[in-house]
Amino acid sequence: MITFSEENYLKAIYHHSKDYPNGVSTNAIAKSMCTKASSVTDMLKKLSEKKLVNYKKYQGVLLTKQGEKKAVNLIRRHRLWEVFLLEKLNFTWDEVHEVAEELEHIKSEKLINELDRLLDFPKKDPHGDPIPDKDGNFTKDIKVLLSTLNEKETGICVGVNDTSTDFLKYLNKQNIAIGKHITVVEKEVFDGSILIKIEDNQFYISHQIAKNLFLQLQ
Amino acid sequence: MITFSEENYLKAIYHHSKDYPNGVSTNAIAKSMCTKASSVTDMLKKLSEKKLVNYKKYQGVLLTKQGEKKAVNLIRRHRLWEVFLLEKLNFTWDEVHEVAEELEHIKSEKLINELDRLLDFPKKDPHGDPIPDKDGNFTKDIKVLLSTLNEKETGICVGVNDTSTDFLKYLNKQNIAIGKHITVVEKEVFDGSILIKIEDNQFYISHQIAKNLFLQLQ
DNA sequence: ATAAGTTTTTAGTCTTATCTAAAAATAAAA
DNA sequence: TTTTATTTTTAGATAAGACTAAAAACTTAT
Repeated sequence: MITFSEENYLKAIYHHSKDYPNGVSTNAIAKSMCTKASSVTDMLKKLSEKKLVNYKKYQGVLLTKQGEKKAVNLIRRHRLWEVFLLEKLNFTWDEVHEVAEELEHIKSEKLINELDRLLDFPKKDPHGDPIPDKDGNFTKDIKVLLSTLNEKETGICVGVNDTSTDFLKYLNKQNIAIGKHITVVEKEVFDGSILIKIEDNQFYISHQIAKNLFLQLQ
Repeated sequence: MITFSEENYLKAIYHHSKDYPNGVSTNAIAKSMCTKASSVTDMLKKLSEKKLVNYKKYQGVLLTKQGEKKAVNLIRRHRLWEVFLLEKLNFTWDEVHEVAEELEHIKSEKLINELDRLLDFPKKDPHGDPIPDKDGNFTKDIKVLLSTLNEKETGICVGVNDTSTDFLKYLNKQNIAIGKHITVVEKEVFDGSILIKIEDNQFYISHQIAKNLFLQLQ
């Protein structure tokens, strides 16, 4: 069983390791976590025993495969909760982080995967950071659902989620096709419908449609 | 600042005090929390210092006004999360409790009040237990939103949530008024619209309307 | 009313996660 | 290459929450 505190250390090490790929210093961790170097040393020993980090005295620390997996999953949870708070609970950009910091520690696979579904499998959090999927993969080719785009964003249509003939017929009729540039002009909060622009035509599509169109972000 | 553990004790005492209004015994608490009597004694001293319980050695314990307020709020959080897990995240009846047990400790007023709104201010949790409102009142007179009724249920219109003139005008036009009996004939899953019956007239109203009409259940 | 049984509390220990202060190791400067 | 400065680790302490074992207080039964 992993504790809240251990999870927080893993997350901090993960973030620092981008800048210090040869080993994250004790002080760097202490500073970012508002704690003392001696506390960090204690925790590194514990995490090392649990095989979540590779740690040699005075040499800095890096995550093991196992540790990284846990860190990435934690980031997934954090970012999904942020999207949830913003989109479903009317939180503002600056309010999300603090609460997500608590929610991310709730331990339930199902909880987080269902949350992912509820939010239409978002690929980015409110700050534009990518959200890893359940296997820990960050989709670098940013194929996202049209429904997850914000106002003013544009993407190229690259695929559909629903492949029923009814849906494809509808797309034909509306002149929506692979390769077309689609811009989100306005999102209707009331029913989730979206005003989109394709080649100088503007029209509304329902949330249902937007949930089934994949775009590649520009 | 109140800890997870303290909150759990408050909850346990609250539940026991229904059966033992003159004082809850140390052993009863220990048993229901799967802990030892000595641990309970320790905690009762701490809670007593914080003025959350009235505790005299060997005499049993009861919540103070302040302690009860916290306990009721905790129950509110627990039950709202249960509704959320069941209705929005496809959890089953038996899965909700364990995860709600963790979620209930997340500290954010806004989080829980927005969750309440997202769920249309439910008055009962999945087990039929009442959900206290944000002021700690269990509505014994079950004033519920029309949107929360199930098919075949009937209620008397007792109020509105939205008081805009546009909304009230609409109600007039549709012959919806305080005192009228309203029966839910059918609920449309697709868009949340509801087929209702008032004095032999049947017609559809949108989810938006149903979310703003209070009924007293029959 | 006193002995036996039960419940509750105290006293002392353990673990987790912190901290301070001092010692050891590494890095930088003269 | 020494000396100085910085970083990191150790040693020892503290607080929260839990435990065991023993003492103290209440309850029952004789």
